[in-house]
Amino acid sequence: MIENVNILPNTSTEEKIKETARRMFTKKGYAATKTRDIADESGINIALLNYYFRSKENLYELIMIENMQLFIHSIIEILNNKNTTFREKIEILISHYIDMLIKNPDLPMFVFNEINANPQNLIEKLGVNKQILNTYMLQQWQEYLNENKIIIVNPMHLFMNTISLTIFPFAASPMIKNRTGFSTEKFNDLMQERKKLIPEWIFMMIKSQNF
Amino acid sequence: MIENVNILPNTSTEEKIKETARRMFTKKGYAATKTRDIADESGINIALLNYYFRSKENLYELIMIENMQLFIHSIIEILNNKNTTFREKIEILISHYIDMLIKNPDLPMFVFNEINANPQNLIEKLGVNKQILNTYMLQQWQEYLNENKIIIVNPMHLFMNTISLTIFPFAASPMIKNRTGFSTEKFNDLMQERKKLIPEWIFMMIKSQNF
DNA sequence: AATTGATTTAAACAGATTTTTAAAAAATAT
DNA sequence: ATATTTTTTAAAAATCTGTTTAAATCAATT
Repeated sequence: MIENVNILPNTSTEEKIKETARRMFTKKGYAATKTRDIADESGINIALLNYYFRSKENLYELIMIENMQLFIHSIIEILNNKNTTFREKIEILISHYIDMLIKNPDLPMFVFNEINANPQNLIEKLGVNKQILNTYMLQQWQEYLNENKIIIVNPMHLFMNTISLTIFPFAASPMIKNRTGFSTEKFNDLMQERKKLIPEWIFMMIKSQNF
Repeated sequence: MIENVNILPNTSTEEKIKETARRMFTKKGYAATKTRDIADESGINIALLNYYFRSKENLYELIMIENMQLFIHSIIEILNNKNTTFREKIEILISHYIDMLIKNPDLPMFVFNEINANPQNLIEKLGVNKQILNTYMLQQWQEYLNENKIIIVNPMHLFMNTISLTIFPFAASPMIKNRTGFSTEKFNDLMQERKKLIPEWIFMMIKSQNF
């Protein structure tokens, strides 16, 4: 009986707790989320949280790792795809992130809070750190620069700009919505528009060579 | 005697507690900051926190409001200055924010966490909400568009881009430092460079009319 | 129907955390 | 110097929070 409990994803108590915990931890962080609140929101007895997950910390780590993996999921494959150009990769990456963030708008704040709290501890344990440095995309980047006779003094700005333009609006969405009165739908439409716009802006920057 | 307690800023017990609280609340948030830790770090008895500030929540609200005001401080004056052009205002705003964020690098995460937690509650109480909509800068913006025959379909993107490019790198700084090995000094140099770069990028975007 | 094991519950526990109290110490005023 | 007020302290009280316990319920198996 114990064997097949986790074979199919069910709407079991265990799953209910985990989903509520994911929502609350992601939204409010570890310290502000109380085990009693998770239990209340899932409609289960407090003891069941410890019965299924042993401890609050255990449950949090589970969610945390899943959130982190969601955040960096499938980047490596995109970066190493031999069938897409440099520009296409940028476009695909941005589009991929915008889709993911529309589905998980609280993820940016969670991830950056977590990185802030754990300077490098767990980021390195996720094992993506050094993989990124040797991707096919980096090769294409060099080729792109050579072909177009572009000299970039500090590519760090480009990297920052890309993630800033893509991710930051989601972190700031409560402020933006509050200031403009936009609904979530209208905000998401705006983000959809950015799939096209951000790559155009980024390549404008590259060509301007302002670094 | 009660009267002049707050007249001159002293290194009194009250001030010590407040400064430690500011640092810890800003870095770790309300729930993760324990009154004992504040007391220990300030080298004072725990009871003194309640003696001077009545409660943890009270103390937090004090810090929170000051942080929020720091974040939006002097914007209005910049926006309404009749002696600067539209472009100069953008440059001054960005330069102002970068200077402020180099001094207070934890502010972005604090502010956005707070806005996330309190959807609109206190943001409106700060009283800056509607002032911004009727600034001299907005007039200049319209004139700028007319003079240069520019039609911007969605100026929201421009607003988002400006704050994204300026503020986001600070929120992401632990990640950036971890991934690049940059020291705080090197990171700050990068931010200083952006004072010139961001306005150039923004005006490139405006002129491209890609909206 | 009885047995077994898994799940759930209410209650209590233990430790952490915030707040209060009452007395001592220090500073200030008379 | 004495009295008064302010500040500080140690201890306790009150509350909150994560975890455990032991019994009850449920589901499946024999």
